[in-house]
Amino acid sequence: MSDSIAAEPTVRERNERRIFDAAELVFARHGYRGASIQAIAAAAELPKSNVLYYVGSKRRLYVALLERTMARWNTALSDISEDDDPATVIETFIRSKMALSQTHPLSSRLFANEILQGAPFLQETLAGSMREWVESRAAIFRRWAEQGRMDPVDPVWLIFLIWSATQHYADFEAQVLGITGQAGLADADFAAASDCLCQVILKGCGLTRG
Amino acid sequence: MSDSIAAEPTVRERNERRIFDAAELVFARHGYRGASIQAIAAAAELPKSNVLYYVGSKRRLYVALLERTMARWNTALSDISEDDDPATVIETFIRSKMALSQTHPLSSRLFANEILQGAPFLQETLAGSMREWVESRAAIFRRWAEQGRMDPVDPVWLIFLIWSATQHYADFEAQVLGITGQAGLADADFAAASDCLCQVILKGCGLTRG
DNA sequence: TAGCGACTTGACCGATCGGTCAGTTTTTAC
DNA sequence: GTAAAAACTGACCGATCGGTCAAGTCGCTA
Repeated sequence: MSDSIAAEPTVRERNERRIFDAAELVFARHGYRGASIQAIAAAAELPKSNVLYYVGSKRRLYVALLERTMARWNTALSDISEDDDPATVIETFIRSKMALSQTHPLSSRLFANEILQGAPFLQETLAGSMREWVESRAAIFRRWAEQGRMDPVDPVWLIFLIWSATQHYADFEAQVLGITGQAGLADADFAAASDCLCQVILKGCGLTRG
Repeated sequence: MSDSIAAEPTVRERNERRIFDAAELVFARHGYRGASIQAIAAAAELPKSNVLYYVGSKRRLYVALLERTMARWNTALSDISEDDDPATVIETFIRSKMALSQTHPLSSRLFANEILQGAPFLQETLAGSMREWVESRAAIFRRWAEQGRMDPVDPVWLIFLIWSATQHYADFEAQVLGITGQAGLADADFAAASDCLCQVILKGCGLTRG
């Protein structure tokens, strides 16, 4: 580890990553209270004491995980401008959110669990940066509607519609699998679901592709 | 209790109801593992031993609650026929599902928690009666599309879209409140959200209100 | 009044919870 | 080579977990 200017991961980085991934698995399934450090340690294949040595406490681990999730989502969601094409923006929004459900389902379920508990750790985030994010998008949607470039659809509820419909395939995967009789969701399933969502929502907003 | 042909609730009925309602509150928030009998007993204002006297075990209480929820949903969802008007059927579907989110949000969150955990107790229900319910609806939707009475939209994913969008206002209430800056969702909010959903989804399926 | 069944509850059980700590091993720096 | 720093872990702590049990209380009928 001499040439560690910016090279291979250190011991700490490697173990923290293992713990984070294991914790995301357990927290996403059982929620904050239902998850135990022992279960996380078992999933990470480390002694419980070692987990606590790295993360300090259950609370700190949970908060760090939430922050990692919010950071991931922030970087994945592109910015938009009033000059953009509404259909392109909304389609990109749907497809990138659906891609997050496919690539990071555990993050989505972790977030869902936090909200179900009443968002005890994310309340200020919701009322702060997340609210600003929604408001800035909503303002643009509203202007598009005023200019006749799309139907007058309440922009906030439209965003909720897109959020819920795309997160459904991560959060309610067990339900989707049980009802469709599949063992897992393939790339083709996500692509078809995305196509269907784009078809209905774009047309429902008075938009046509391209 | 002499004239108990069908009269006032017995002691058992009264206490079981208190326990069920308290348990739904705790399970909906913290999930199966995260909920404790002690917390349920506190919410029901009964000693822990008394709760266990009535319900037997945590597992039995949880299963009974899930069954109560599924029964409620079954009775609330109306049946449909191929001869019905597509727009009316889908609008009724959206509005009745949204009404459930408004009147029974805890049931919705309880179900959401169960699915997030991988549906350990509801797997056979999902692959059984729920799958049949979806398939029968989907078949009618498909025939409507073949007859040109609505756009060819994948019916299963359309049902998922309606489910997720309506349940969002129960399951993610904390997020909705944080972003809209409100303290609670009023009747007007549910009405406006329902209108918005009907507007987008009906038009998105090539339907106009009759 | 005696007895019976339904109801109530505090005390208690072993297991597990989140977390601490002392002590050891391993790695790093000089 | 040696000492300091980092990594690691088993033993242990008080609290809480789901659940049991015996000793009640209470209203009813015989």
